[in-house]
Order: sequence, then C-alpha cells, then structure tokens
Amino acid sequence: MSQAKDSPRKRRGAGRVTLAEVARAAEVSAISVSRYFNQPDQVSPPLRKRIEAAVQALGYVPNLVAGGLASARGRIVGMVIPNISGPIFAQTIQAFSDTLSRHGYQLLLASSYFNEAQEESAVRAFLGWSPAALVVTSHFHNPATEKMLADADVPVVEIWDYCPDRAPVQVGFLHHQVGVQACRYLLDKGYRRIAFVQNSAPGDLSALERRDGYIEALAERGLEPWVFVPSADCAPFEAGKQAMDALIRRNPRPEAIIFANDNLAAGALLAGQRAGLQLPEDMAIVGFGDYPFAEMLLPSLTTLRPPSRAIGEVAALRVLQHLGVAACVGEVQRLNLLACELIARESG
Amino acid sequence: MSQAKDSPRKRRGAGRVTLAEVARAAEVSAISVSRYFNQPDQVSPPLRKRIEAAVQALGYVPNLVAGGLASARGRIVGMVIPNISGPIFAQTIQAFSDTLSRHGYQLLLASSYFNEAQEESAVRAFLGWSPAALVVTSHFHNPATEKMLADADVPVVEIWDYCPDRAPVQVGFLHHQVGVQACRYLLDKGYRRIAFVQNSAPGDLSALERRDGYIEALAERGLEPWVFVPSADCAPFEAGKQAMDALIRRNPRPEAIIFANDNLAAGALLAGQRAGLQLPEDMAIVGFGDYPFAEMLLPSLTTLRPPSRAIGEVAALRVLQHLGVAACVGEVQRLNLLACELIARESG
DNA sequence: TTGTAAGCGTTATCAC
DNA sequence: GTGATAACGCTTACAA
Repeated sequence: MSQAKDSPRKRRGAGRVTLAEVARAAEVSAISVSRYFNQPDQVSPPLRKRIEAAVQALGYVPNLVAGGLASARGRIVGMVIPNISGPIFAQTIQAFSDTLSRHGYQLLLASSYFNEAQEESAVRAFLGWSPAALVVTSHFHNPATEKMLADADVPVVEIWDYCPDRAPVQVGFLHHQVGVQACRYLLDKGYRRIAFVQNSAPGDLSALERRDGYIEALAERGLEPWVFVPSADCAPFEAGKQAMDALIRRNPRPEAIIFANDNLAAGALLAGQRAGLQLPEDMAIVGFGDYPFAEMLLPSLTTLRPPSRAIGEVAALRVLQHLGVAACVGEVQRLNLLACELIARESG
Repeated sequence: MSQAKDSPRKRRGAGRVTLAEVARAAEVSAISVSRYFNQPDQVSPPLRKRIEAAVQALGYVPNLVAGGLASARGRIVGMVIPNISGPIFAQTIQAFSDTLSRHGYQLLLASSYFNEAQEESAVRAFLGWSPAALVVTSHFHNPATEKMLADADVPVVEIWDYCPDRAPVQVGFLHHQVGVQACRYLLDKGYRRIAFVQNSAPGDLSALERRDGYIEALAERGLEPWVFVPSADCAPFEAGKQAMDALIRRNPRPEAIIFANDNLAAGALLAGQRAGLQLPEDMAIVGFGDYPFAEMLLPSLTTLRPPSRAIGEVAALRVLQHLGVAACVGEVQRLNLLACELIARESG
C-alpha cells in the first residue's frame, strides 16, 4: 500500500529500531531504556536525557508486542459488544475508549450481534493478546465463553447489565427493573390495557428481561400482559410499523404500548399517524434507548434513557483501578448500579 | 475482578497452557501444533486429529502476542477515526470490523476528535503492536504522523477522503466535489442567495473542503459566497439553531442554506419553524450525512448520504487483499472513489 | 510431512 | 541507580 512493493524487508523482524539500538546510541544498557519508558522515576536525569535524545534521533517506537510477551500483560483491553453502529452502544464504546486511551491503554473491539458463538470467538481471539482486561456485554454467554472467562487470569467486566451474584464486575442496570419502571409509569397515568412489543432482532435477551418486568408490574395490579412479537426477519423500524398496524385492529385496542427500543417505537409512531390515530390521545407510546431522534419526532418520544456513556466511563475506571493505574487509585467497586432515566415527552 | 484475589499467578508468564504443552500431550513437536493453526493443510490428518484432541482437552488458546513477536506481524489492524459514536463513522467502523473479523483479524480502535496530536499518539501506540495494517481518516495529519506512516513498513489506508496524489490507498470521496454537488443542486432549483454554515467543531477540515466546493460552484455562476461560522464552543444542534436565528434576521435573508452536517441542519430546521418560517417555502435546507433522523424530521431533510458502510467494507477488503488473505485475492486497487448520493427530501 | 535449532524485542530477576 | 542474563511462547529457516 503505502510502502514500496519490493522494499528490502527482512524476513524476520520488522526492521524497526529496537530498544538495543537506542541503548547503544545512548550508551546505556537496554534495561535502562526500558525503565525510561516504564518507570522513569528510577532513571537518573542524566541518563534520561541521553536516552531521550537517542529515542528522538532514531525515531524509536517501543515494540509493545515484545513487551507484552515479556511481561505477560499488554496494555490492551478487549471489549465485545452487540453492535458498534447502534446509537446505544456507540456512546459506551466512545466513553470507554477515551477513558482508556487517556491512560495509555488501547481498545480491541469486536461486535457479537447478540450472537453467543460470535462472542465466544471474539473472546478467544482477545485472550490470545493477553489483554489487561476484558469487557463483555450482559451476563448471557455460552458455556465455552464462561469457561474461558473464568479460567483466564484476566479481570472481567460485564456491562449493560447488573447481576449481583456473578463474579465479574458489574456496570449497568437491571433491565427487569426498567420494564417495571416503564409499565408503572403508564399505570400511574391511568392506562390499563398496556401492550409490549418485543425486539425483532433475536438474541437481545436483555430486552426480554425488560418485558418480564413489564409483565410483573401488570401482575401486581392484577392485569394481564399483552406481548406482541414481530416477525424476526424484519428491520426494527418496519417491525414497529407492523406491530402498530396489527395492534390497531384489535378490539379493544391497547391504550398504551411499550416498545423494546426506540426504533420500534418510531416506526409505530409513523404507522399510527398514517392510520389516522391521534397520539398520544388515542394511544400512548413509550420506547427505550433515547436515541438521538427521540426528541425530534412529532410527537416527541417518551422513552427510557440508559446511562450509555456512564457505563463506558465507569467500566474503564474499574479496569484502570484494578490495573493500579495511578490517578485511578481506589478500591475496585464490584457492583455498579447505574440509573436508567425515564424521559417523559409528548408520546406518552 | 473475576479471578481470586490471591491466585497463584506466576510472576512471569500468564500461567496459561502453551503450545509446547499441547505438543507434549499430542506427542508431536511444537511446530506441528503451530502448523495445525496456521497451515492446517501441511499437517496430516492423523496428526491433526491428535492435536485437535489435545487442544480441546487442555483448552489451549494460542498466544497471539508470542506469535506476533516471532512473525513480526500480528493479526491486528489499527484504525484511527475522528469519533466512534457519531452516526457517520460508526457505520464505517462496524463494516470494517465485521469484514475484518470474518477473516480472523482484530480491530484496534482509537478516536482522534479531529485532533492531529491525538491521532499521532494513537498511530504511535498502534505501530507498537506491529499491526498488519493501519487505517486513518482523511489526508490531514501532522508531520510526525506522516513520518511514522511513511517509515513504518505497514500498509496504510486513508478513508473518508480521496487524494490521488498520496501514497496510501484511498477509500472515500472528494469532499470538495460534494460541496459543488450540493450547491449546484440548489442552483438548479433556482436558488441564488445560498449560504453555507460551517461545523462548530474545529478540526473537521473535510467539512471545509465541502465549503470550498460550495464557494466554487457559486463562483462559476458569478455569485458571492455567504459563509456563516458558529461559535466554536457550541454543540452542533445548538450551533444550527444559532446559525438559523442569525441568518433569518439578515435582509435579504438567504433563500437556501447548506449545512456542514445534519445535526446543524436539524437544529436550524427547529429554529426556523419556531421563528414562524414555512420550510422549504421560505428557505431551503440541505444537510450532510443522512443521519438516521433525517427522514424522520418534519419536513424530512434533504441531505448528502456518504457511503459510510461501503468505506468500511472496501477499506477492509483492500487490507485483506494486501495481506494475501484467501477469498479476498486480487490486485489491490489504490484509488477507490465512492459515490456520495444526494437524497432529495422535503426540506430543499 | 515432520522435526530441530535459533531467534523475535522486550522485561523480570538478581547482582553490583 | 545501573547492568548482565535469562526467560516470555511462538515462528522462521533449514534439515531430515
């Protein structure tokens, strides 16, 4: 690509400047150069000066691979997340990556699409890089992944979830509780016939926990649940339309609907309006995620705002604390329950 | 975190199962196990079977760090991108990561926030992992980064841009041309007093190239440019409102406005409506990015849709081709000019 | 097809 | 505070 096709690349070695060459140029031993980078305090100012000059002159870039092998811990953290481009997780990744890189750690990223097999292969690959820590999403993993995570001598953080009974550090919230929260909100506003529309994407088990919370909240008041399951092969926005079209025709129709996410809710909003419904007068709509468009819709969307950024920040902080990174010192708090905020807007 | 506080961790080595242990268990040499993973064809079925059994039994996970050191090329690709959570780049990252991981490569990710110093430090860190390739955004880098990229014996791909004269593989489009495209579209619809609102975030130099395209397209018809620069400390949505509020008061006011991105345009749309403007009758609005909300706004937003996913896919494909990954064979095309589509909707 | 020997570039350990 | 030496776990090069 950018280099010459037939560059005189050595078969072995990257041909890059090495620690030893810097040491020779600075007339010190290799280990001193190593210390210059890793424990500068332990190198006297004069040496430090000579080393710095040599590093500059030669354009030395430390070989982190070699360092990682020697020390058995690379400054790299792996994260497996359902998807990168959705509005929800992107914030978490951004915050996590930023916090990490501020302290000299790098992010190794992979997406699972809620698929446990893909998660397993990502975790396996990441473990091969002897990461300083590993972050996975939710507590749903297949047995092979569980075993790898348990056996690997690596700190593990589970995000976007909160299971006090599990060993890994937890940073997230109780999806079940969020389902309860959404449902009670509508109950308190006087709605009774409340439906729940599931995610069209299979594998999003956390969304099912929210559904179960909804069911529980209804049961508390002696009400029956009403769960709609869209076709699995349908994009979320379309699935939302489909759900609304179907639920409108029921007699009696629901007075309110909770959706597994904002994309579904947005589709439903559009379908409802197209069908001549007055929203929220004829039907209340509640989403989940507080996607950026939620406040731009007409009517604006009532939804639950997950602590996306906070999850990324807290996860990174816990990792750094565990690694003993200065400026992040402190006891590593294993349970980190964050709040999911209900944003009441026009739709419900 | 998940492991016991006082695990009997060796000071040196991760305590993990090694290639040698697998070899012993399978009663073969270490190199055969290595081949089993890297060139399975060169291992006879009987050996393969014994090795597979041993790998399973011991739960062996290859140490990619050691492998990377020995072979001087890790199966890792670094990507530096302005931001992760914006709707634009997230698609690129997702597509890139997916394509890569399908072929056994991992993504090392960092964001630069359009800051050249941050980019430099990310590139330096990534080079330390002897990546198989490096992907950077745009052709704007500081001299130190340029030097590292040129000196490093690593394939480099520049995305979201297209500079035929530069050495790295280019995957993107001509921002200047996109500015021309947007402006000509409005000119052809009969608008003459066309303003351009810049990005509030400094450092997005590509957006300035789009502005220059706009200026050129106006000049072709002998028209004067009208560039509005929002306060730098303002979030894009707010900056859009600010711009609209200011431009509305001018006399004569613009007939049409091109925005550096959809967030600005969305803010302007809202501010315009709040001020009592009929859109697009009173003023046409064109954005850039085709963010997910663009079609949900009222009026829906006319905008330019960049080939976000395609950029990620093509970039990954070029990288894999260069690495000689089977199933991706073929000549590495250095120049990849993708199309930016104008999505005509209601706003302009 | 399979094996042997020699590194890859760094850090841990121990001595000065 | 500084240095010599031996790993770290794997792959290349070459031999059988």
